[in-house]
Amino acid sequence: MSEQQAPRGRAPSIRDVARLAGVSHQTVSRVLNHHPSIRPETKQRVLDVMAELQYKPNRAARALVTSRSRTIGVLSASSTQYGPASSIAAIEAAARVAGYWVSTANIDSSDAGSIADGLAHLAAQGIEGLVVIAPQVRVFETIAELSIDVPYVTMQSTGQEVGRTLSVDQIAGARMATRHLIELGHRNIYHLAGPQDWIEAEARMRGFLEEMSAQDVPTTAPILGDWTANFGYHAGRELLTVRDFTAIFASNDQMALGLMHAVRDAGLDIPGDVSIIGFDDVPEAAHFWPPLTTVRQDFAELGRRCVALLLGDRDPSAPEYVATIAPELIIRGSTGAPSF
Amino acid sequence: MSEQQAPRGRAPSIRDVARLAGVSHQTVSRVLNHHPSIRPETKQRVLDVMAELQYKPNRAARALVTSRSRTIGVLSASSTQYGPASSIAAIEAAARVAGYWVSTANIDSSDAGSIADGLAHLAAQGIEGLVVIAPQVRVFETIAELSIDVPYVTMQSTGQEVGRTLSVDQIAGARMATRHLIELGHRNIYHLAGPQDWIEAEARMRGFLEEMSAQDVPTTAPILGDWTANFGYHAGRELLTVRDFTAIFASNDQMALGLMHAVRDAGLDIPGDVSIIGFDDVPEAAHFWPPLTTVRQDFAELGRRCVALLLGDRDPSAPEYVATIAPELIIRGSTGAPSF
DNA sequence: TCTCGGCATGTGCACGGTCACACCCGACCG
DNA sequence: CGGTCGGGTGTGACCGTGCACATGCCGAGA
Repeated sequence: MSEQQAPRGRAPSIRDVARLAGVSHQTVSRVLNHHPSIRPETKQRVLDVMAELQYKPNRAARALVTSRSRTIGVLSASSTQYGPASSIAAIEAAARVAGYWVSTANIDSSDAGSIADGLAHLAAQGIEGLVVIAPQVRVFETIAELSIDVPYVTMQSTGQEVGRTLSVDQIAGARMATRHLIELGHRNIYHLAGPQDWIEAEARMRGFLEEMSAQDVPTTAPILGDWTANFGYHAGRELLTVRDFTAIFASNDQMALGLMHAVRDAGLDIPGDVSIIGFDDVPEAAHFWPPLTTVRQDFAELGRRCVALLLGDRDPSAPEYVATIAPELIIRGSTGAPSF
Repeated sequence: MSEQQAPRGRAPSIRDVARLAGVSHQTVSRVLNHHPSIRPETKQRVLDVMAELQYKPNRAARALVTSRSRTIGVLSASSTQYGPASSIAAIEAAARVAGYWVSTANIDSSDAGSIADGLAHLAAQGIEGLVVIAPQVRVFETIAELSIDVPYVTMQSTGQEVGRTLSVDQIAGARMATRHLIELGHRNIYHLAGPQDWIEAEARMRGFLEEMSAQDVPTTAPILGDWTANFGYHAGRELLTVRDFTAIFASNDQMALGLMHAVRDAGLDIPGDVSIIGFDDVPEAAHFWPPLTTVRQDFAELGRRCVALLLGDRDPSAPEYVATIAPELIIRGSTGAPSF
């Protein structure tokens, strides 16, 4: 009907809607919030006017008065990697369904200042929950320092339980991988671990060591890597100068890929001369040469559960929560019995 | 000094700061906004009180009154892939430096409803700019339909220039890849393209066809894939039943990986029997077997430039803008002269 | 000496929602 | 038949910030 409603150029507000629908602004607000006590025809009239004006609620105004931002923060290191990226995507999807927004801050995990920057950036936004996919010890210290008073979930097992943890059971996964190698008959097994300050790297290393000692297999000290294929390659070249092993358990698929590259460069056969097992099961792992035996983590499920945990209860006094998702051993062509 | 300031439980506001500093709230606001006309000692007094109270500006209130959200939206398909993920990370970093927040919506590119959902989600937030990393034609139609009136940038070349485009020059990259194969002596070259509705897939296909005809090499119809290594693998098996080619140009590295898997499964040598070239240069490509010849795109630079473009000028009437970043041919071991 | 302009600061309102409360009215109950 | 209850609706304040405007002061120029 009427064409000139709100002051030219400004988006329509609930008061504009109210005026055209012949009700008070409060009634419009009630329609917006699905208040039960509204006569159906009143509600319909308001909805019609909203559609006519293309009314859209103003998020800032709502956030201001309710002091709720409906935003979840994600602090992530290495968000370009398959695992974190999958989890972030799942978090975003789950949050959106619940009517929440997601704001991400990518940090350089090696830089302490970057952690603080990222957290401050998220905090400035008034996030209602925080997912940490950069499970380094320093992050939790920084959260405390900045007195960020928001429920948070950390993705990946910590060992030292800070806050709530939701994770694939890294230790169990690492033990599965290690046991697989031992059961194939390997006795000289190396472990190429992730960066020392990554909690999940440490958990995998722990799983490796636990299983080795449980099976009474002598252990050599793990090598600390940086998750990249490049590192795997160079570490592989280094190791092959000695060649006192028949299998390597890499802490992720990328490093496993680099290792395989180095092994083949040396003219050795996989798995004939060296068995290699990875961790994560990135989509490409099935097409590596040979196809990589690895431990699958359901990153998307992890992301979904994070959101559920964060939004499910907002009681800050709730007991600490730790949940794990079972990993799965995926046996492909890169592992086999050792040849003697 | 004083310990009881704001009503218990509420975060301190500029008025709380003002009261303790003995100034008006407006003066505090001026300090916040770096207004020039403030006496240094007044400013310092205000800053001291802010620090004392741990005052943090309320984003919602500011957004409400300025009607500026300082948020950039990113609409992304396949954000779990290396390229998009790298760009998103770079966008976030650049935006943060500029004092902006980034909100991401991941869409399922095959689902039309999902595009609208994602866009609506971003729009509901009052984004000030939009980066589209899901360069499908439908996205732009949907932007128009929802009458989202926000400057946007598209990442990847479109051919039909909608909005502003910032991209690696896909056509040039595809021509480089194709020329490389032709120069090696290949005459029977297949192209494994990306999904038909992906603008960048189409650009690469176009580059392939252009170069082939420019060099007078007869062309076979490209195969339309879905970017995944799995598809590459199955397409490769299919192609090998005929085997009337000596080289394949895959539209991304994942499909190239799948192809190599299939070729090796058939007992053929790379590049002896078949040369394979990819596109993107994911970090793992150097460690594929053989290391993959491919075309490098600087995804991070792309992300940074997107933000610069979006924030640099906010004049909606500015002329259309198209910029390209030169791709780079990375020659590794997966391509060589054909054997006859 | 008066006016004018610019600096430094204060006053009050607006932004677009939600919340607490008031109000009206009809139904039900003792 | 009066009082209570609850559904449906309206009124006004308030959230924390920025903006327009007003004010007081001081120095320069007429």
